[in-house]
Amino acid sequence: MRVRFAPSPTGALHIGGARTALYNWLLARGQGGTLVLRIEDTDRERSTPENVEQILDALRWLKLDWDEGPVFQSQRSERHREVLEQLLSTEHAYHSSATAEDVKAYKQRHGDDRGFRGEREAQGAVRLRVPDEGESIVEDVIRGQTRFPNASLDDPVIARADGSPLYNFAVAVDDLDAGITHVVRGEDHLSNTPKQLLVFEALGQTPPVYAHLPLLYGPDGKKLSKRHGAASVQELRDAGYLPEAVDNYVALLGAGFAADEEYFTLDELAERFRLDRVSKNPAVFDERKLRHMNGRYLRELGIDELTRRTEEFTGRTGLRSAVEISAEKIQTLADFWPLAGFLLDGPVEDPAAFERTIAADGGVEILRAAREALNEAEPFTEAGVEAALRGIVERTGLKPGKVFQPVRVAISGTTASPGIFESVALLGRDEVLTRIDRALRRAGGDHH
RNA sequence: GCCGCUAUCGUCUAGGGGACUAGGACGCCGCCCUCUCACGGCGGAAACCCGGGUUCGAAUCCCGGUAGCGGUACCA
Repeated sequence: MRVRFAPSPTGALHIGGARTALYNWLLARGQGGTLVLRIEDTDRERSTPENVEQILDALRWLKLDWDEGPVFQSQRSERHREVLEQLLSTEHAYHSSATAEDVKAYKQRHGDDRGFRGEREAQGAVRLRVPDEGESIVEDVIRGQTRFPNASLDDPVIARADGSPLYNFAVAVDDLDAGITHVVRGEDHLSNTPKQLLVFEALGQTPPVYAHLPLLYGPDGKKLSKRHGAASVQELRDAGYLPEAVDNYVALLGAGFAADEEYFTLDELAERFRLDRVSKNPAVFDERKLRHMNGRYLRELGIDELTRRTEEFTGRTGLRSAVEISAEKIQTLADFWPLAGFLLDGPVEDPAAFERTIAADGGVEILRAAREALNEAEPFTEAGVEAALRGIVERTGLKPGKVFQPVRVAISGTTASPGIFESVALLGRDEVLTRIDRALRRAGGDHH
């Protein structure tokens, strides 16, 4: 089995493209086959070396490796020219200068459902001669037989007047030469498959097995794009998602696994993946479910690994303790800093939080009491801090939250943080007292 | 226009003629846990596009309609 994947080399690896890549990978790995990468690089504007490298980088981040390639179409022009000549000489193809207008006029005369058939000319673009009778049948693993009447198919242009080959021709030749047995790609290619089939037929060769994946949409049912937030693998990565979670979530979008289990490693996915089980209907990419999954993956990493990745993501070091007390409160790597950054860089600015807690009734008194208790807390550990602060709760009879929130705001600047005892203990006595004093000064009228 | 694909809770899905009072997950709502935010636990609301057939019996098979999507380039 030789599986071929051809990402569109536009720089960003679209999430739909990532799923296609993943399914190709799962198919090849699950069956012990070979995964071949093909790059369509004829569009110099989009397929720059930098863009191609970005795609490869995104694939590597997803842990999707390949066995052969990338094979670039542009490196094969010699071969394409050769096959073109063969088709021309066997009259499976012909030169034609017919334009789009000519095609339209032809349909006007023969009916909308009649495909264009051109006249053989001395020069012009090269068109493939499509039989007038019969049908081209795509044996699709996912959809079953899909029949396209040949009569309604235009003779497709397979090479420009300058001899350069077009996609539907080049890809067929490349797949043939590479001995590709399985082509798994997006459904947007389904209607073009008959053209590729016809090339194989004209060459007297057997086409590969095709499987067309349903497309991926955004929450509004439209094609997934930047408007929907993250639309590419690179954007997911920047948003703090883990490759494990992205692989797992994306695989679920149409893989047709039993629904009682949802968490799988790449190897488990490869083991279970069945091409003929893949869903036929398009799926909507739901980032909320990805977030949920990501949170679980994050916590399964363990503190050491989570720390490593968080430090890599934030570009900071010395995060272990902060990560430890934040782990169960974040869903993405990007959630970490807003929640726990105050532990390293000081309180954040959130005037509303200050007003509601410290500046509010009794806030200053509570902070003074907390300062006193923490000044004497011994030892200054999580347990020691808890005992000290709970002592205030008991003495005053106030609700725990009423006592803890002012302290939280004093040390973090805002109302959401890791556990208060853990945070206070981690900061250390000196730093906590300093921050409380600063908050008291700001509340005004304090003499410390 | 023409050719083609698709159609189960808001979303991802299970289901492949009786096991369906249609199951799970995310999200949502309520309760519990609780120092905030979360995590976790328990419970709840929530779907077979419409119409015909076939059959003793249809979410499941067939046909039609409708809707969505894709293709229809000297793009990929």
